[in-house]
Amino acid sequence: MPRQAAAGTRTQRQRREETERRLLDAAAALVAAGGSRAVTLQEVGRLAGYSRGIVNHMFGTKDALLAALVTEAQQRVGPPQASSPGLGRLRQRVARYIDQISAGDEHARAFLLLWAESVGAAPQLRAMFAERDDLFAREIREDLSAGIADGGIRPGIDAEGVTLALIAVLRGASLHIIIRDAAPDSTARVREAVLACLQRSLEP
Amino acid sequence: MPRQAAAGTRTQRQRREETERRLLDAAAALVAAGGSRAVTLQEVGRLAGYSRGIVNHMFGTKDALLAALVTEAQQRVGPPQASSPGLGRLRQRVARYIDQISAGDEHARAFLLLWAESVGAAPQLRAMFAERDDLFAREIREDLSAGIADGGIRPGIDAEGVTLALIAVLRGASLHIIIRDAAPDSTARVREAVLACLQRSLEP
DNA sequence: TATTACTTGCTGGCTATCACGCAAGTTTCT
DNA sequence: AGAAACTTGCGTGATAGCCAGCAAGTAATA
Repeated sequence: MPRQAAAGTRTQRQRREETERRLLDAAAALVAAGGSRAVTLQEVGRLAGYSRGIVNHMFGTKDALLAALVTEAQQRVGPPQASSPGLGRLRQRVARYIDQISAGDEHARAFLLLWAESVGAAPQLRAMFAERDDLFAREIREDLSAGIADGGIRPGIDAEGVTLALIAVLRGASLHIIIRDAAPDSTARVREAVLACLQRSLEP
Repeated sequence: MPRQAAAGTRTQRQRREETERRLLDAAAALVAAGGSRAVTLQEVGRLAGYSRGIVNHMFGTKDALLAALVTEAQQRVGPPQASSPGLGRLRQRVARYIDQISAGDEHARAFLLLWAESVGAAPQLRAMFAERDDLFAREIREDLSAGIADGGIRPGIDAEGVTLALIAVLRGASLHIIIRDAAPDSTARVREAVLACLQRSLEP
């Protein structure tokens, strides 16, 4: 058991954790601002308040840093807000997704941008995105199924198709918001349009 | 007026035009396969069947090549299929957009990937994408307006919001198709889901 | 508690790699 | 022959990652 460090100092564990967090934050900010191309060891180190050697020391390689960034962004999503699955929770998901991007969350933006760039990325990263994709789709299908069961959603829908389309619209809208640096009122409009479209598509 | 070249040879104009086309095709293929990061002067030259200096000779800089690629992709979209604006033409647009990506059109894929990467890109490129964006949105709104006028679309919709959402879903779905290398039957399903969603959202 | 041995965090000089683009030279058309 | 298309050699700049060493924290000993 590590002894408590003296006042004004940090334990090795504290140092490491703080460094890791600052590096991930810096990397997220750089990706959000300029894509993965803007992530250089030099810049990450500088923005995090360290030297340019820090990334290699902490993560080994730049790719490992990006992988850690993706992993962290996934875990940040957090538990569902509404307790019970169904149309209500689905609507919450949609609003939350767009609002998070619109609010300027750099980790969420970085995740999305890295996903959009992942065509030429390392297989490891692509696999992580695929996994996240499938999990997201499963969650949405769960809401759809519950909605059909409780009567909030009409039974005739193609759940698989709706799921894919819904994920697509969220990503497309979010990328648009990031790329065009859309104003909050504009993003609110998109959010409402998506919700309205969802409503009419799913209502019995 | 250029004289007819001898058999087996080409006029200078033919040489230049063929070279330009081969370079654009090569660049599109590279972007489609691995994003703009995969586009190096060496690779473009090799894939097009020239030396590594050919891009600088033809376009001056690499950025100019990418700009030309974007310009060309815009012009490739071509005239609308259905003559009269309205819901029918809108549905055609949607189907055509997704089918083009799904069919593996490298220029269309390259355009979309470059758009998705354009966060950190040169202002010139970003402006081109913004312009294309606005034009696309205008075309869709034209269809919506016509549809409302002829009664095919109910008047209560938020045309601006629907337009943005529609563009978003097309881009998100296309990126998904490219990134996950989706099978044709899967893309057909997404296409039908989007069309169905559109139908229910817009029908009177 | 004070000293000493050890571990871990962190730095920055160094090298190898890679890509862009210029400029001079070569081939192909007119 | 002259012009244009195209190639090749070269310089420059950016970046990733290795590694030797310094500094900060931790554990052992007296």
